[in-house]
Amino acid sequence: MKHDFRTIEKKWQDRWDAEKAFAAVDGSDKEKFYALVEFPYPSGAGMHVGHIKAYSGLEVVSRKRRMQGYNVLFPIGFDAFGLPTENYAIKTGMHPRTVTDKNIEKFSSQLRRVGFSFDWDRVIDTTEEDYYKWTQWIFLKLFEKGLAFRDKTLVNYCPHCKVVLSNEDSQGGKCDICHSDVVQKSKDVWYLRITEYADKLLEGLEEVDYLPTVKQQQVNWIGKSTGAFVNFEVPGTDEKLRIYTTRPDTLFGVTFMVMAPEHPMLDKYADRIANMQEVLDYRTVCAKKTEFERTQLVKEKTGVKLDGLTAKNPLTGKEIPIFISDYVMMGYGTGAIMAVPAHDQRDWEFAKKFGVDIIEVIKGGNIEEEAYAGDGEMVNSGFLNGYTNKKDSIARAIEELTKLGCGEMGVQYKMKDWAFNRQRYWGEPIPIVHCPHCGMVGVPYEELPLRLPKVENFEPGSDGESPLAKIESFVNCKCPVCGKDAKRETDTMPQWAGSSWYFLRYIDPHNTECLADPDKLKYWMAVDWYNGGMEHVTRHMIYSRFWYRFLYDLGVVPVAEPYKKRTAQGLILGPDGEKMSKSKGNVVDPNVVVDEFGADVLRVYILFMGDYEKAAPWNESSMRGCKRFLDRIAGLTDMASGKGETPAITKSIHKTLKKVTEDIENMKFNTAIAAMMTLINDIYDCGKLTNDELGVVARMLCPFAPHISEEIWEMLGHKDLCSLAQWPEYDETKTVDNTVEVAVQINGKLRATVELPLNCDKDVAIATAKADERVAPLIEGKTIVKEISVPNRIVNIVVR
RNA sequence: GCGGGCGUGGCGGAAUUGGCAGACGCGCCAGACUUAGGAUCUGGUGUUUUACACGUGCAGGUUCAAGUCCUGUCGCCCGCACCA
Repeated sequence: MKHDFRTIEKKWQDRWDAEKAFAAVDGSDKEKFYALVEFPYPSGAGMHVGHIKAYSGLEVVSRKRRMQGYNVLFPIGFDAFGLPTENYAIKTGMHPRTVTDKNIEKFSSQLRRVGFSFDWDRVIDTTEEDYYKWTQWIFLKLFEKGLAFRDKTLVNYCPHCKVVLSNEDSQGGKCDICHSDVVQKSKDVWYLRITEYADKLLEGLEEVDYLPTVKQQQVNWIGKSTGAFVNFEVPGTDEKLRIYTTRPDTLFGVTFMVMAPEHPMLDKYADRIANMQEVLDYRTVCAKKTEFERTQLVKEKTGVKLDGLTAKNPLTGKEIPIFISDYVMMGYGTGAIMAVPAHDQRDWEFAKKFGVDIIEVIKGGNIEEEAYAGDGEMVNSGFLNGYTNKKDSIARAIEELTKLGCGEMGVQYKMKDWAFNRQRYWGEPIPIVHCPHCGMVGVPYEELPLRLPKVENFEPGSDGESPLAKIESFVNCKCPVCGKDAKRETDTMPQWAGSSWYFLRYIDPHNTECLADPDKLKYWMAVDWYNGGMEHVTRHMIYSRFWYRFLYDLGVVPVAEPYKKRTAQGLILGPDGEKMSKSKGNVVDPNVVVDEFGADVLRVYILFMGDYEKAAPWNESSMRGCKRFLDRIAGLTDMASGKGETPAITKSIHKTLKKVTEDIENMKFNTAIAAMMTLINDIYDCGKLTNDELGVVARMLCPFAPHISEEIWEMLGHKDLCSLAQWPEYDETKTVDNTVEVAVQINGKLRATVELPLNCDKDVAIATAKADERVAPLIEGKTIVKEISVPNRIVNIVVR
């Protein structure tokens, strides 16, 4: 048969659709397998091959598991709220709803053309009312529990997009959406108290099977550190200067204090600070610096010494100066530090520049040259003198501070609370009413969804106000508690809201009573295997684990962690080896590939091009090799006949089957395909195979290239779908050879190979090796020092 | 600076975890069939001085045996970054 992909791919896609071949079954007593891929953001550009790679991995695993008898849930949906759509809508004058619908249609048709085995009855769209009703429901629950709150603080603000950004969305001081510089702005914003869950998120990592680097990134992001809070008296005031330190045992080495330029104590005691103008000037300079400038490592320490405020070391009673400097951040710890210049490089540099004393309290370094951060014996430290173990000295210091009432043990996290509102139109409205009498009141549950009003103009206001603020019919409402006039919250939720729980909705996508039926949740959760990009490891994954854990604490979901296993695919690079991007013009459109080579070739090539978890450049001529491979598979149909097994082929099939079965589970798709290529080469060399053997080939190929497999399966006379046929089992005994080729080394150098029976006796192996015509002359007349035999592998004879 | 990963032919990449380096594919060379080939088929293809040779970034070490383990070093990629 000819590999006529243009005809057969459409034919089988239609049949899968018509038979709902890949529908997950509720209430089944089969073992379940929930495979999750990150749902796409449906942009106007359509999909690119990177999307296809991201889904192909679990597509293969899902198809195989289905054939192995699992009840598989492999869903897809669209994460469709967000700025790119809104910006596109503003530019073109189309409504975001229309844009979104168009894009989803485009994405869906592309996905179908590739032949993915998604359950199309469970597709979700985060912008649909039935969906975001439950996003709002979860928000209200968070609000009820005090985990959603408003606060006026310094926030990351993107002047270009006119939105407040979370820390996660402004990494490196650049807006994640438009890449312009983010500025710090004081604003009244919504927060989700994710820090309350920091420990649970950290502990949860112990029970899950994530890639080590994924875990590591999450641990770093949460950034837990333990240490102590210490309160320094500020003579002449009632207030204490509170600092956080991980090394309270170095307190005897403190020679000055540093506050962040924005520290509130400065304003409070402005009248006591003689050089307040200098302080204010410095603050202005710092505020103007971009994040980039502030993080330049090489730059010199700057700062201002406060004239009029000092601090008193609680252990020594010594009075020490207070400085302000921008190397101390308001956003971490208490916004102030105790400086130990002998043992902290930043403090050391600062002390050198401003001429402050440097007192050694840990022996072992040369503090004239640089700060010493290593371990050593404590000196100049009163009751801590003589300690050599860091852990002990820290514990003792905390004990002493606690006794004196001027400090206590403390924990800090790098992770900040999640800034949760956006002043934009295309997002979930935050279901809160501001009542002049009752304060902030949640919209009653029975009124959900709080619908996004249809508007003509969804451009944000120049003052950074949400477009919704201009719609009086939306803003003005009655307070649900007292019934008097009130105003609605007009901000919307960030892009990350809808994706924080989508995997739960797949389980019961049409439920109108709750976000998903508890029995169904109990059956399907947790997600068995989640695959996606490395870029979502610290944002989406942490947010969604937080929401999920919150729902668990509410009793809504059955297990504590949502994802049992997490893997990540590597990027597909452009043919030039660079990251694919529109500006470089090296983006490959999957539609073009499907048109020219077919979906099966695209799928096989993407999985064959390299290690699934690593980046690999696109190479079209390499793809031709995959086309050749599938063409040759199609050609097998002309070779197959009713009977006449060849032992060598039988063995080759079982070996390949074993390899493919195992490799799929380990995401070693490239070697699985390589093994099948070898098998096909073997069959071509042999020139024949039986129909049954061809059936096995079709089934093991099916997860990778399902269309051609179905076609072959049908040609063999099967009425059922190959995609749902039984996965062929390999027979271990048929995968091993009776004889093996064993390498013979002399002094570690390969000199010959000998054919030996499998698991043959060590002595026989060595004897056979020595008798070999190429080996014998080389050991003749030499002293044999040692003989090593590794069964079925190697014989090494050491001679002198 | 800290954390993680990587370095193997002309290219993408394999290597049962210490046991025949280079599977599989691309490319290339030669041949066959062809009016033709960006089609198909067959054979070859790590390097070189063709042999007791050399070869997994480089230099050492451990071992009968090292791409794999250890020490040092160079280079690349990714993440975090004045986190107290």
